[in-house]
Amino acid sequence: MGTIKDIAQKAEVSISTVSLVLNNKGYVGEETRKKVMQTIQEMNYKPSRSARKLATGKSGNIGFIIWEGHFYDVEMFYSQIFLGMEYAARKSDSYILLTTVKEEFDPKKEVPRFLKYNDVDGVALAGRVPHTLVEYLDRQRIPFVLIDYAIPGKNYNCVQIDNYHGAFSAVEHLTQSGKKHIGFVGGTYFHPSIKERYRGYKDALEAYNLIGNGTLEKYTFAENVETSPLIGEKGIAVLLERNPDLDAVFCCNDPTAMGALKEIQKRQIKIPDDIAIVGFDDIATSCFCVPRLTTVNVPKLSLGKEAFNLLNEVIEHPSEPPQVRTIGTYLVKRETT
Amino acid sequence: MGTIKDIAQKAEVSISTVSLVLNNKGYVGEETRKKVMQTIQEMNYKPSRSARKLATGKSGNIGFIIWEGHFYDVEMFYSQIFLGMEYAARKSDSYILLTTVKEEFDPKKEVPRFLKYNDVDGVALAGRVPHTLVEYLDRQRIPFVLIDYAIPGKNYNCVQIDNYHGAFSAVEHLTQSGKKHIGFVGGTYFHPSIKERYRGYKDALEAYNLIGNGTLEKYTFAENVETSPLIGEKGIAVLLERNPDLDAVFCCNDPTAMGALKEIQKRQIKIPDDIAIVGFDDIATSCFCVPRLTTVNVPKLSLGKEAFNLLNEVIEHPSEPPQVRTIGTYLVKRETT
DNA sequence: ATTTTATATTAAAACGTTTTTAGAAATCAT
DNA sequence: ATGATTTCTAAAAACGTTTTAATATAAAAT
Repeated sequence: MGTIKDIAQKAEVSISTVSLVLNNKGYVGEETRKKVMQTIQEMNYKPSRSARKLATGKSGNIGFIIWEGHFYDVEMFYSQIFLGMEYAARKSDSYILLTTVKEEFDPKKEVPRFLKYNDVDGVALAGRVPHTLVEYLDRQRIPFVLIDYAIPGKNYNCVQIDNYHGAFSAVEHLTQSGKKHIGFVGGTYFHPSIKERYRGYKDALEAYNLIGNGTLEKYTFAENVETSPLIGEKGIAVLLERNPDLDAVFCCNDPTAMGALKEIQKRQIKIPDDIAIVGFDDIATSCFCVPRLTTVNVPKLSLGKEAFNLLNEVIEHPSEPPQVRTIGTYLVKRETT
Repeated sequence: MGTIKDIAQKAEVSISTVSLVLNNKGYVGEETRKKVMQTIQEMNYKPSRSARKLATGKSGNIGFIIWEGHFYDVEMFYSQIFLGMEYAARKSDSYILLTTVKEEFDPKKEVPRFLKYNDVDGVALAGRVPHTLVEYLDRQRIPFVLIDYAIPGKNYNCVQIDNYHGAFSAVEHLTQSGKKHIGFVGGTYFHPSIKERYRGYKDALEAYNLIGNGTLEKYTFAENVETSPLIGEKGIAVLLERNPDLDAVFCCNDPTAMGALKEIQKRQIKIPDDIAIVGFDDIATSCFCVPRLTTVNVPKLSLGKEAFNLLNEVIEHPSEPPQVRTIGTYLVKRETT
């Protein structure tokens, strides 16, 4: 492969000059620069990462952490976000180290090894993630960004989905197909994203005059556990019990919607004529189920890309005030509405 | 954090001694070793990865490559294999760099950056992967292992699933519930794993005397495209057309089985009474569909773990003859049989 | 008692960069 | 012409390890 020394010799300049060319720094004569560049090309020289990292003190890696459960889920959601980051990283010279943490994260017991050994310059956290982990990062002054999550009362760098407008447009769409009794099925109700989706749901109902007094509660089902098809099944069952006139349901995400779909089918209720369903996330499975799910698309790749950009800014300027960036969503109409 | 120098000073030994203790090499007196260890503990010292890598010449990273399509699929299959590797890697000091390649891989155009910059000691390739990529790795003498894939006529290090026995037991199970006319739906028929599954299917039919002359072809459907729910839908349609007496179908993997399931449901045919279905892989979705899919479980985490171990052996001893390791499978009986 | 071998420790070289410092040459202002 | 900048290049220090070679002591073998 050759080292920087070989290049310097062949191009008849000093090592320093080659380094300057390599990094676009300092003053280098146009002619010298060209000669060096050409030599680099010719000898197919690639600077050694380890050497470079040793000299600069940066690791050149960034960590990507998700809750372990999300890896076992039906959801490709977080994998897609990761992929978005990976795409962005390809243009830079950093690598992304993916790992998982358990729900009950305890920094005294076990921390991801790239944190322990200081092998990342920053970390992206996707989705619901242990607060103890976030606090740990904060305490250790390790730059980080949250993706599709926020911690109530805290002001951290994060990339958000436009949950509110997504939910609003979903419910709006239901009203426009004539639905009047629209339920909401949620989970983990302390999750900020779900809260926002609920707010969008509520405001849409209000905007279309579908709220009497006290009816909102009757049409809402939420349990404080991780969202899953099971919650969807249970939710729709409860809502149907409470409201025989239910004619549509907005589920807080696709797995929940899948569960609802299953339960509704089991009861031989017609979709979407008797009950329409709309989900949120647009995960891959949602267009393979029968009937195909109407849902709010979340541009997962963009989410990852934006997170990568933000994280790099945070790494560069650690003392800037926290930023919140919001990624838009759009409704994908399929067969359940 | 402190460097090896600080440790040496505090422990009143030389840098070399600390290094020897760190790596369990050479001769170090018991007492000295203890003192050094204790100092390391006290100062919470972690050796710098970059420095270490620079000195040893190894990157300490291993690459994990899958075809891009597998990332967009419904399948969590390859993510799980990755996770298995990541778990294994946690016990060592290496990181796993995950990336994707396009189907038409051309080393002259674009190679994964960790290959280009020599940042990995070896590579794991999961699933169907461009042959041009494998040849590239072979040519560049980069240690690699294939996971759940093989290239016909070539003898590479790989970790395989026991496709044959998995398929055999699946079909055996169908016969045991009284099925006599068992179809096969496949895809990408040059894929070695699917070939093996087909062989298991065929041998099981033979073992249970379900093959007349020429009937095997009638009960087989395969198209040379990536397996997907669509293939399943199409396959079952064709098989039903050809064989009105069809009473069971073995699909070459779960996504295919999902498609078949959908199509069968659409035609109002009773599952499993009229037609039973069994898939292969046991991906997460297969126990969330309605009815829940009977399938052959593939221990994906073990697959990843074994690949990690094998790859490390290959990295250590690059000139050993290629090994094939096989991971067992087992049938998971659910509601489609 | 002497040589050999095993054990224990260290100084110094090597790994391949970046960065700092210094000095020379060219350009500019006076 | 002189001094002050600006532009260009290089030598050398630094980054934090591993590894090699050298030295010293203790134990074993002759």
